[in-house]
Amino acid sequence: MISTRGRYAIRVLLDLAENDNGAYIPLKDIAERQQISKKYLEIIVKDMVTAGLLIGASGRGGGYKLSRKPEDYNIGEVLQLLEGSLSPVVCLATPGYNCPRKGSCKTLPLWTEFDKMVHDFLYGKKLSDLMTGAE
Amino acid sequence: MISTRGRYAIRVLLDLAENDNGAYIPLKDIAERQQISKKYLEIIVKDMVTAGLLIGASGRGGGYKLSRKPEDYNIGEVLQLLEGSLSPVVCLATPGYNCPRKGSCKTLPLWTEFDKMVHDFLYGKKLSDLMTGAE
DNA sequence: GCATTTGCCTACTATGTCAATAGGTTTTTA
DNA sequence: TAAAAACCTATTGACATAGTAGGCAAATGC
Repeated sequence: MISTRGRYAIRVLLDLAENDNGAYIPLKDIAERQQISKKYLEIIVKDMVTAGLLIGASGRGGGYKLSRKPEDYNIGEVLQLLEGSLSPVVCLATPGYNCPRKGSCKTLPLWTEFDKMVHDFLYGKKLSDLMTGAE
Repeated sequence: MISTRGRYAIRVLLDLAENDNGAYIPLKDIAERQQISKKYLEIIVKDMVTAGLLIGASGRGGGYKLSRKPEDYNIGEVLQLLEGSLSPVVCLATPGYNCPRKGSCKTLPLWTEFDKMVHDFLYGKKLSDLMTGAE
């Protein structure tokens, strides 16, 4: 289940993309437009800056802006960053995990196939794909 | 993320399918073979009996058996039962939820498409599909 | 018929994550 | 130099997960 962290992150990107005027956009404005707590968004946006998805600028006139063009963001990387993992089960989500049942597990192929499908779908979706539409 | 409840349920079904000899199989045996706490499995198996996925029999000589043939179980219904929902986001997972953003939400089409893909995949997988293979 | 084996039932608990909230500090520029 | 903004640390309430614990009920083999 995708949590608010990942979903809010996508909405922040969409908001920045749609209100792009070249200048930095204050988080306050985004929070008001999206009806999300600004304090909570700070946590999310911080991770996005660290990962290079956004550029932040402090001080008066500061705010956030996209670091790339909308078509160069894919939804998978955003969710992966905010959610930690996109894998459906622990054994695939935890990198160093060496499951004792690995060799004989009859359900592993199912999860592996499922994982690949989810991964391919989300990494194939671009931010710009969400912008086409009304308004 | 699929929890142990759903994953264990599938392993119980697989175990019953592979050790089927016509008689009821005690949960103790399943727990030992699968290396899962019998007490915890009781909780999971109870829901499966209530839903009609399994038939339980009390007393000496009792245990559990499948209520259908392996090819008549699909993975989606099992996970849906144990996990409560397969939908990736709250607005789709909660039946009566009427999201105030519904009309204007730019991310809803994404989640709807994602939801359908996951649903179709899991409901298309049969228990018997997991049985074909080594051993 | 009675002890044993089995499922069935209720309650409890430790741990962790989610979704925020709270309050302050630093940076920048108008 | 004061206002506006990002940035940082800590805390909290609610809830879900993954079990544990102990006893009750039912059915059968002897």
